[in-house]
Amino acid sequence: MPIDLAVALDAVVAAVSDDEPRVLVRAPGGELPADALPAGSFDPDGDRTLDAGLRRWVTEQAGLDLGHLEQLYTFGDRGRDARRRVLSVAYLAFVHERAPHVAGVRWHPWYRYFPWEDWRAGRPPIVDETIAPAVAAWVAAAPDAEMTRRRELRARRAVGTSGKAWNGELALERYELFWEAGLVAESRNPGPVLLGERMAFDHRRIVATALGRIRGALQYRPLVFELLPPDFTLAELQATLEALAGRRLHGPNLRRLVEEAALVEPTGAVRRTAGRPAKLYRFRAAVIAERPRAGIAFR
Amino acid sequence: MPIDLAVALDAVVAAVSDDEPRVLVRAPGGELPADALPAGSFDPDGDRTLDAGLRRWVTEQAGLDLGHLEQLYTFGDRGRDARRRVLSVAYLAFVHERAPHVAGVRWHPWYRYFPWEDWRAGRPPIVDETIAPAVAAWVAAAPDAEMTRRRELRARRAVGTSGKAWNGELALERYELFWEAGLVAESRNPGPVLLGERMAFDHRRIVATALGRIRGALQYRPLVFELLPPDFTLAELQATLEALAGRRLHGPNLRRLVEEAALVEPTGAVRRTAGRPAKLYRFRAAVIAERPRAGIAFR
DNA sequence: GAGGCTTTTTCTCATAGTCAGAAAAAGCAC
DNA sequence: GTGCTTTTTCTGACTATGAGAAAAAGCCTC
Repeated sequence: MPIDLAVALDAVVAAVSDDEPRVLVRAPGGELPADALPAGSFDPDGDRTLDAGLRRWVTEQAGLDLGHLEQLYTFGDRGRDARRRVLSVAYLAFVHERAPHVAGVRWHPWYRYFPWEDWRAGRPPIVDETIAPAVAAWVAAAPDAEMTRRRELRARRAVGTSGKAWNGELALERYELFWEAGLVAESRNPGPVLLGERMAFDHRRIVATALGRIRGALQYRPLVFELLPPDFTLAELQATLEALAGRRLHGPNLRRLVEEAALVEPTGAVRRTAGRPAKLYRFRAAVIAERPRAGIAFR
Repeated sequence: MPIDLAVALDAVVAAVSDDEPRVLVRAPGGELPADALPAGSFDPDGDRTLDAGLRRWVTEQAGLDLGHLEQLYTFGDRGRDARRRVLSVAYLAFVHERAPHVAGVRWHPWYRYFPWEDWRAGRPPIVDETIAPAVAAWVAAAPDAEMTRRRELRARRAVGTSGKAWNGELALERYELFWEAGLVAESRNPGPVLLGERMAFDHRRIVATALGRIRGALQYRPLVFELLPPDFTLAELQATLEALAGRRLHGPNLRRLVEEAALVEPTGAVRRTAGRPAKLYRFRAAVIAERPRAGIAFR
């Protein structure tokens, strides 16, 4: 029974370089749409699994062999693609280091898409200057009392109307709220105030899903190590975690956490720095078998 | 571009009654395959979203209106269905109370499918009597040293070769290991020892995915309350959590946890029991807005 | 209505884990 | 050697967790 429906595989490929998380996007100029994720259609005859199909497309479009890969979500709402009904199975992949540049794709810092998600230098000005009033206006514009109440609850949860209650894992909820409020270029009826850089289709929503998922998963799975080189210093580990979490962590406590959890082991070598030389560590892969919840439960 | 691929929507609908978690499955006798999840194909013309399509099918096949619904995973491996290539987007749904019986479906206790997952009455005998030797044989049967090492690690993680290291959230890893080891009827080459009741297609794998997901999510999301009636005693809450987690919890500590987290509030009423009457509580929905991680982090 | 039974509820306490800051250590540059 | 930078170790207050004991509040029987 042939059906008029396309099944696509979309890839969010993440890396951290220069303390900046980056995502692989297609560059302008090619035949395929720019500011879009690497993607292609699922081939039911050729691809034995969904994973395999995705790897094939990423290799083809970005010349990259992916390491760790996990399914993110399947998107199927009507209106995702103006041309026809598309079901997209999105995957999240990590690559160890910044891969060499390949024509047609580029590594784009993902906080360009989500400037409100990076709190490493303190509360981003955009939150108070732009987001807070715009969200308040959206709440106020609710058609009835029930809707006002629902919008208020969502706003409080997503952007923490009350002070410091900002939770990094809610990246998707925030993006979806902004989308509904007409605060992003991809909105159905975008307003005059537009936050962050836009992407093609609903790909920014997919990346927001990935961001929230990563931040949650860091707590209980050793994901960071997929993004670090085999040998690293604890300061590098900290910087990478901070880049992903979008906020500062306390070095001494992080050190205690990873050492007591036996997530890493010293290689014996050191690396020179501008100050005291740093010991090099490697990930202890055995923890995956030892303890099912082997993450870095920073708070 | 029509493609020769079916897109199905599969529902894992869960409820807890008589302290037993149950899943909705199709009964024998109808036109559709028995021991299968409620499912149907996605209609790209009619269904505005994937959720909507799934709700439509569940209403049609089980006469149920679903409450809370979340996407579980998308399955697409070749060989899932002998007839043709099927992509299944699986959803997880909870219903408040055991709904009335409807022809064509039944509520089946899910530990019939996974007898090794219920540790409420202590370590299930099947673990030591059947699973341990069978898994050891599977490890020993590895073709080379590298494979032996990998199987050992997986076995240690999934079924805890060393004593008490059994983790409820790894239900999927366990089922997949058993599948590969030929220990379930659905295996490609099933052996003489078969664990639990079988289901149609790969639906037992889907339910195992749901079980693992639920157990993980309980820790940081207020999911249990979707399965409880609006008013409940803390003993009922405990029994429901125990049914899902598959193990006993410590009552006084659980009480402290939910009260200090302000997850519940007393209704003022009490219910008589065989002993001291129990206060009735209701879920405080406001916590969802207040605290992004509002689960019951029992350990 | 006293005593015993059952179940809920409160209390206690030792132990472990977390948060934040101070201070020490180890190199480099001058 | 002195000052600077960065890593690393240490400290102490505070909070959370795990496990058990004990109290409370009803019912039932006699």
